[in-house]
Amino acid sequence: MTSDGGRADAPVTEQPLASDAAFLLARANARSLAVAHAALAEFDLRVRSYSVLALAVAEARLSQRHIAEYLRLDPSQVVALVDELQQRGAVAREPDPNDRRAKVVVATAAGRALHAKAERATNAAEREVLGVLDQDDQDRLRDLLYRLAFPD
Amino acid sequence: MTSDGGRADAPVTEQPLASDAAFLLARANARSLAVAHAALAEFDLRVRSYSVLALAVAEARLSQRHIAEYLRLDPSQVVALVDELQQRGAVAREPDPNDRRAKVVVATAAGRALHAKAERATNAAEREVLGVLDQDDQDRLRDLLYRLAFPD
DNA sequence: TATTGTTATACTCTATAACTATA
DNA sequence: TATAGTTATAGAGTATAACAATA
Repeated sequence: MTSDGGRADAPVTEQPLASDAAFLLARANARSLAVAHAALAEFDLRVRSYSVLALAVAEARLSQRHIAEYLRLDPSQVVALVDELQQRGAVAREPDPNDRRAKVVVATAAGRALHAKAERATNAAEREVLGVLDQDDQDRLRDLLYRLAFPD
Repeated sequence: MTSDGGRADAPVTEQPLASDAAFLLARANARSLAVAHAALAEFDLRVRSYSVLALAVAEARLSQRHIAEYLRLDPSQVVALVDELQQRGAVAREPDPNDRRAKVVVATAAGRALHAKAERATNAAEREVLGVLDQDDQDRLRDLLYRLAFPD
């Protein structure tokens, strides 16, 4: 590090931005994303495509519109992500009998197998990132983040 | 969509991905980023340029390299951000007397004034996002995020 | 008239490689 | 030989508008 100078009239400078929750959130997220991407690379998945696959594997039978809302993506982005997963044979678009405009995204057997492997990798990645916290703090963090992520 | 409406006593694991800290981190960060960008728009600042400005305003006298490490950006991205702030007269590049390769980024008087206004806006934005948590939980969250963001 | 999926477009962000000047 | 700043470029992510089919 370069010159500190040791100013007498300035209080010991705290780390700049360190009290800014938005900055800390962004920096922690950047770390989490980098580790997750590294873990998913061997499955040719990105965090976004893995997330769509995870929703398709769940029993919720979400439409693309609902997937977009849940992942905070634009509906037009979901089109491309579902296209890619469908071309790989991991998901399929099924018509929604209640609304012929909507398409429900469901996982194929191959998609479920891919997800199971990828999930193990992301879980390992998460343990690596959260490893600096003990179990209680990890649970506390998840609870706090959930309330920020789903404020309604 | 079949949802239980988020009952307080319902296990969050009923929602897909909700036990995935990386997903919650990403979703909370997306919300935080959107609110911060809206707050900074009137100053023609983005979150990234505001962050660089905040470091320039601090007394740390960081080089571009150190700014890049601190913000988890590539050094080449910092060049463009400093260029933009310098053209606006908000920061200046000063030579580091200890290393003639390095350039220290410092704020001008105009930059400090801009930062003061922008900081008030981002603080208000942060209060809006963190408002769903009481003060103790906000402090707890900041502590947990700090340990994730700076694991060393 | 409003909504779902889709296409298209533009802009921002991210990642990488190479070059220069200094160390 | 390695590092700080810079330039260039390509790919990923984000935001917006428009359109056809359907509600």
